[in-house]
Amino acid sequence: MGDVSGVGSDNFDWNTDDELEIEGFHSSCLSVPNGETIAGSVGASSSAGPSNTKVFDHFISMGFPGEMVSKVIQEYGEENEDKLLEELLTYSALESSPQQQQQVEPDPCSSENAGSSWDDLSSDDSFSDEEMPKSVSRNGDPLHTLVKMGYKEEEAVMAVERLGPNASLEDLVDFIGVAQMAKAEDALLPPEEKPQYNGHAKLKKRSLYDYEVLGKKKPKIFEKRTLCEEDDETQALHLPNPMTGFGVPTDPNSIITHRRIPEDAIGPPYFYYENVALAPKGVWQTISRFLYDVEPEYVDSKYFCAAARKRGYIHNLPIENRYPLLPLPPRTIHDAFPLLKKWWPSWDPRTKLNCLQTVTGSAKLTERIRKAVESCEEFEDPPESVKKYVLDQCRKWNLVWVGKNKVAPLEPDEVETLLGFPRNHTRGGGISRTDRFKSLGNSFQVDTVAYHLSVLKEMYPNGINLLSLFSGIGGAEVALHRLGVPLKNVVSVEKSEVNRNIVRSWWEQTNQRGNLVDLDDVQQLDAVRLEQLMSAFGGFDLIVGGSPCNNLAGSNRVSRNGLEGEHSSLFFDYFRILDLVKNMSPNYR
DNA sequence: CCCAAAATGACCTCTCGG
DNA sequence: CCGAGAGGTCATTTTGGG
Repeated sequence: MGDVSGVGSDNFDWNTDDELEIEGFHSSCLSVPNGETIAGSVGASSSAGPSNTKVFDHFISMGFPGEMVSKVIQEYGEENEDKLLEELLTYSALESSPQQQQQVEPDPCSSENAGSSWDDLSSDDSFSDEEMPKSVSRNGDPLHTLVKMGYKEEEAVMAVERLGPNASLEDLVDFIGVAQMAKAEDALLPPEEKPQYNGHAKLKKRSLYDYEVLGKKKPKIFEKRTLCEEDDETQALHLPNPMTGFGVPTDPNSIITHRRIPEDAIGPPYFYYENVALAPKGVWQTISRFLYDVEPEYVDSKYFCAAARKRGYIHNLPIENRYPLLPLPPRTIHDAFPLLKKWWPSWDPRTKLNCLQTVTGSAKLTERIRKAVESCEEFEDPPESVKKYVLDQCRKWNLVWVGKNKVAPLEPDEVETLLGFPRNHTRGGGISRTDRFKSLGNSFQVDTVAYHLSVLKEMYPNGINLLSLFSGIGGAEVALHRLGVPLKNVVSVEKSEVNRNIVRSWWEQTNQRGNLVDLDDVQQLDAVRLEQLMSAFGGFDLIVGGSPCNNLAGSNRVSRNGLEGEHSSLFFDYFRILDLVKNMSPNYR
């Protein structure tokens, strides 16, 4: 969820000049904020030993700092390139976030080498927000300051252009960190996969995991993950059918009450992440890897309401004793829209709607279909060809029969109801019809999400503090409210102003007693800001987010370039913020 | 009445999984 | 082989403020 229309408008493209950037990456450091480390990387190269040079150079050419690379090689050996990649990625992700968390917990997978932890590294070359000289960021030209800190000029320029000249140094550094992470993924493409502009060879990108799983043999040595983990990985390549996740209330046989969560993932704080289930290959594996290796729960909302909505959810919530919102919503088109039954032809067998999308069918299409059906009224049933045309269009645009020979797209009110929102939730405040469809199409299905979140009610009878990223029209907030979980403090981050207004107005309509803080941009949410919020509220109990899917969604044939795409890379902000909160949480309990 | 901004509609012809 | 898909781009029409 979350409107990202603003993101594209400011001329920043994560993928601009990819091939040039990758080349330019050779001698630079990935996320080294000061000059010393750049110099130091040369020494690290030689200390890594002559036998390592090939592997070492390989990673250096991807832009990882030399010191980090040699450290990882020491720890895991050089033959296990995939593992090294993973560790480097993970570490540079941590690195790009401020090191509040000196106590980066030793990865259980690498426990044997506990002696050489990351600590010395992080204290060397990480520039935590606390250490950041405030005076510099206030006085000096931020561009100059960033370059002085060791960032590449084009990175600094990009960050300043994107965030504006008045952005704080912290925000700029955060931004560059995320941009680097997105780029690091790109750099991981095997050389022959690198995009080339030879005529029609249009950017065919593959994600990190694609490369790991399909491009190379699985590492055998130093693979400390359990057999169970391997099973997860092969299973995760196939979406479950039926898509009922750990169970849906309408089918008691589907319910599973036990699962194993990796130790790193165990809450509190609890997190709940959502995105489209049918993302390009490997995307969910990458997301899962970042989110502490938690296995996704794939659920189709057609088991909750009358419209399909195939989504993957990664969360660390308990799955015992879930309960649904009551009353259970109607689960067929006829139950949801009883008045339409009289117009429904016998040859239209649909009982469920397809996914409710952000765009809707046109009036012209309604006309064409009406004429097509009318023209063969002399028959009892239209000919097969006409039926097929009409049904194809109806399925494609989610049309319903609203009159004699007349189909029409759903109205925003009807979409609201299907998704479990109160009537007129998105109405008013000057929002246009088009924008209502857009906001609703990007939203959660409330009943589905509420079923998953229902376990919180017993755990937090006095209410929760919620951090809601990419909130959109507040699906999570509505779900918790309908469950009767009191909302103490809610921090909601949403790009679109109309969506923020919708949530704000809902907040007032429902007489909430807590505080609602709304922020414009996830980039604003750095360690300092989080620290302020968490100390004011006493930490967060739940972090919810569904990051933009524009570059993952199947119907996007133009820029479906996976997680590293312009919009969808905001996933890394979800991870960045979640990881910060997780690491800061022990201070607030 | 003019003009900018917003809305609309036609076209795009993808990848994935069953 | 078929169908589903929180989409993008462009030209054109409509809306709304002065």
